[in-house]
Amino acid sequence: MKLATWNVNSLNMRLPRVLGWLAAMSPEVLCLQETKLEDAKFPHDVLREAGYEAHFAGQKTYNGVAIVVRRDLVADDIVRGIPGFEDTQQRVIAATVGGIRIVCVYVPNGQSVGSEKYVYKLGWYHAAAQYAKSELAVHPQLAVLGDFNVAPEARDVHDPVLWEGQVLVSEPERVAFRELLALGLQDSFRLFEQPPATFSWWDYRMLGFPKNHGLRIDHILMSPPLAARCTSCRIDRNARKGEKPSDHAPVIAEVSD
DNA sequence: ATGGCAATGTTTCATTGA
Repeated sequence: MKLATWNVNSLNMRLPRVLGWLAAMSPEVLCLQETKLEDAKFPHDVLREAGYEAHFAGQKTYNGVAIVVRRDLVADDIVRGIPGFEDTQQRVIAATVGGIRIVCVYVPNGQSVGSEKYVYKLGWYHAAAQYAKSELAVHPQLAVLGDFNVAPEARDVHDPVLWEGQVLVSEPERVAFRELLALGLQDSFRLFEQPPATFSWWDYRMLGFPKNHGLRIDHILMSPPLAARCTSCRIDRNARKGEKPSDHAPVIAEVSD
């Protein structure tokens, strides 16, 4: 079973790419972030024709998440947002697919260290950790996929000295991310040997992608029983090439049946 | 090939992202 996550930076702009990628990769589950579409405008018909059923939580202009499920599987227990956590921003959706609890997250960016949005990000992380903990208690087979807006370690940053202390790599953010790992969730990418300087996001500016000036901020976290089934995890940097790319590349993990 | 921001709406600039 292939589980994937992709911050598409506007599903409206990226729909042809997403359809092409689904056709090429045929994942069972694709989690999307930054769909930037209110639910009434979500292109579920087009996806259905492509063989996928979508479940989504969107809003105009910003944020928005979706879980896209291949139609030979069923998605149950759809939950939007973090239960008990008030948030006007659409950043979380969960579903159970093929016996695996899927939680799709778009963690706040944080803008700059110390800003109001940074404080919101840290509080959001804490709520997400509580949620992950309660989900783990009822779903041993759990995957949390999405844009975590944190590069966990120096090796996840193209130039750690340049980025030192900046938003996305600051220590409080990394501590918040490690709260998830402390629950037992594992970074599936690091279960395997990986090429050095592998990233999931590159700035549109200053030739970020051609120079590989990137960060690894998109992750697939797995509970221990699911991680034990994981046979691969990689980042598809090909999807960052060509005309009108998202600034993020998809992450795709495979788990055995 | 992978090329010097992109997407959105409040649109002709401001805001946000990371």
